[in-house]
Amino acid sequence: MNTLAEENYLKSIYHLSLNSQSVSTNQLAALLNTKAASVTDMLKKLADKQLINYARYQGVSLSAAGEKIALQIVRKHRLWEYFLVEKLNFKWDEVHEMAEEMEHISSMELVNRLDKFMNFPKYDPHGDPIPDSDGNFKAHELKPIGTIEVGGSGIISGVRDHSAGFLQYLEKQQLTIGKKIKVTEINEYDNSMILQADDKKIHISREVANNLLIVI
Amino acid sequence: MNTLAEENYLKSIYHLSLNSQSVSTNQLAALLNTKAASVTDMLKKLADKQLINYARYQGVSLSAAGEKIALQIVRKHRLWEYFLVEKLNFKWDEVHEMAEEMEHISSMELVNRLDKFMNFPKYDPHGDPIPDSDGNFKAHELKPIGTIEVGGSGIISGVRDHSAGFLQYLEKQQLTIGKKIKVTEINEYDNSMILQADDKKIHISREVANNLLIVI
DNA sequence: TAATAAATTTAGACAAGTCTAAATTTTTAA
DNA sequence: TTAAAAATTTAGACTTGTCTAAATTTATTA
Repeated sequence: MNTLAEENYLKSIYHLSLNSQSVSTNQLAALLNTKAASVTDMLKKLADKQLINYARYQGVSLSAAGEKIALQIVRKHRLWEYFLVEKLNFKWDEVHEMAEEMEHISSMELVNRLDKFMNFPKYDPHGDPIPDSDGNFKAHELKPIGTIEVGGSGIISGVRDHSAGFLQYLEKQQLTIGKKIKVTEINEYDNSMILQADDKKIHISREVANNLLIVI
Repeated sequence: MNTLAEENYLKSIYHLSLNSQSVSTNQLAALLNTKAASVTDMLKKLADKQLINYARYQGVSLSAAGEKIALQIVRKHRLWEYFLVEKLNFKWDEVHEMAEEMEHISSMELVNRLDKFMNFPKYDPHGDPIPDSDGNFKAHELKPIGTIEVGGSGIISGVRDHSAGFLQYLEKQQLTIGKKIKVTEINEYDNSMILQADDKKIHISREVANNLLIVI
């Protein structure tokens, strides 16, 4: 088995790999809130274990074995988040830290039974896809609302920023997963947008528009 | 907050304190599967933190602060065991190791909501009492079946040995929590006992009788 | 109650994971 | 295309929790 630290590194490499081919030491240091030197040390260890592809100064990517482990951790994280929201009635901005601990509970049998208990959910409370026990999942075809033109519409299906602050803001504006919205106006000056949702008009900044994802 | 190792020491001291006033270094080393020297090191650390009462060579006991923490860990362990058995359909002999990990999830709010979700259970799947959020609990008045005389009866309400092997044996004999039994015969030679349970006669050894607890 | 045994602690070492400071490599840009 | 900047790695140190071996204290018993 792998240590807590190793699991967190694999997970972080996985997340960063979604945006770029190869992940840098500094990117990892920033995400893991540690120093580049510490990252280098751990990368050597993970390379020895053949969980990553790593060459000095050249960045890092997950090996097949490493990705498999990372996907299991992501699966556990998202299933526990779903549990916390759907069964224990936490809000979507409250569950990340707890799931961060729970994702390291090792039993596969436990996570599979949890999955079944909740009827095999496909997406977590933030709209992120939940890998199945083989690590497979289907992501939504997501676009930031900011890329939509006036008249375009879609269903809110994910967020790019997972911070509690952003999630609380969305909740307050009633911009939550599943809501149908339509872009009715774009302000030329600051690129802010006005959305139609149910019978309300909601004004959002460009920054919010870039971090709120919809399926068309 | 306390480290994983510290939590495990506090929990172990708590469990050993139930049988004896003061806990010895060797007892802890045996229970924690470590060496006496390691235990001494940790006891110094816990004493510095005022979580235990410790004087060299004199054994150790929990301080009020230490007991409070230990009870929270026990609470979490037992609530998660209950969850695993009642919600995820694990057997009572399968849940200990998982709960051993889950008991370290830190959020109090989480454990309190879990408690509510399951309707505030008072006993875990092995009959052990679950402390409430203040650390209070009421234990059953338990007696080993081995202390009962012929003609005596009671309800199976706990076990002294929590090992999977013992639990599996009991399951097979249908000697599970809640079952009403009566002692119908005691064999003079080996002190084994014959119990009446439902319409069956069940023959158990003295060893089993000493580890199976009933409420009269 | 003295000497032997058992229990416990101390001393010194080690692995994991982290850090700072210095050295090296890569990238950027003049 | 080379000098400066940025990124990364190495070297050496520190903390936590553990270990073995030796020393010390307590308990046992002859």
